[in-house]
Amino acid sequence: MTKIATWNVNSVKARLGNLLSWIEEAQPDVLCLQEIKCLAVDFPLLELKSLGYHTVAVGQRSYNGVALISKEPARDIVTVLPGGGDEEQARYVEASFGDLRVASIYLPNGNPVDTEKYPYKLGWMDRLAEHARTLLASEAPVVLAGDYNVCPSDDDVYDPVGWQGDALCLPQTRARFRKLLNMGYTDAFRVDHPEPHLYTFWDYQAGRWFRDEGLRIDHLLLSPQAADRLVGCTIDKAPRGKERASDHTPIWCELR
DNA sequence: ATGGTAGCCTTGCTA
Repeated sequence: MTKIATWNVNSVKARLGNLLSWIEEAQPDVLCLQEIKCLAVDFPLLELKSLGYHTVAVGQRSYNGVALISKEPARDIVTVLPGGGDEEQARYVEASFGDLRVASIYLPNGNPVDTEKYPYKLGWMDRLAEHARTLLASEAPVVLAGDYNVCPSDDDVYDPVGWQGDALCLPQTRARFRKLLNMGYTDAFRVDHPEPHLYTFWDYQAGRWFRDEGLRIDHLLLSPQAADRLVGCTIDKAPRGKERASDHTPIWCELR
């Protein structure tokens, strides 16, 4: 069994204790991180190595940053989403583990929608779709995991009306996410969890965690060859309730 | 009641 997890940690430095204790307990084979918020050279490689894990980090100062943490060393590493020219934002890393191809994705938030941030998000999603199609053609099992900053439907939002104009919920955003599904990827969580109001993110503000008012924006998309092997998909809410928690909580899938 | 919190270092910006 192979356990692939994803977690937006909102600063690996601030979250190091929580991260290490979660890894020790959950024992993922591959963990995709987002918002490490540091340069790759400042990533705590030794601490992870002491738990038996290899790391590939793609970082930048202060913002964004992604990583792949794994029991097996990563092979054939790609550190940028193709098609972005001189992209400076650290939002993508992809590598192979055994026969599996795994990507850690930090998709742009896109707010405020009346600025250049929203077209940047949509353009990034178009690049992702194009690359996802290339990966499909390889016929390898592929897991595209990360913080998509997309609520796929109103069932994934605590207040759909209040959020309808937000970059995470707009029809153009959802259409681009749906395009990934329509080309053949499976939203791993929805295979066995059709019920509404299950979340991976709760804002720090306004008591959102306490009131269970969240969003489902962290996703594992599986190519057909990966979906064939899906055993289950789980949101682990426990880390969100800890001291010094990230505003996101881990979600993982298990493949046979 | 248009707020609130967290993290970075750019004490404003991002989320």
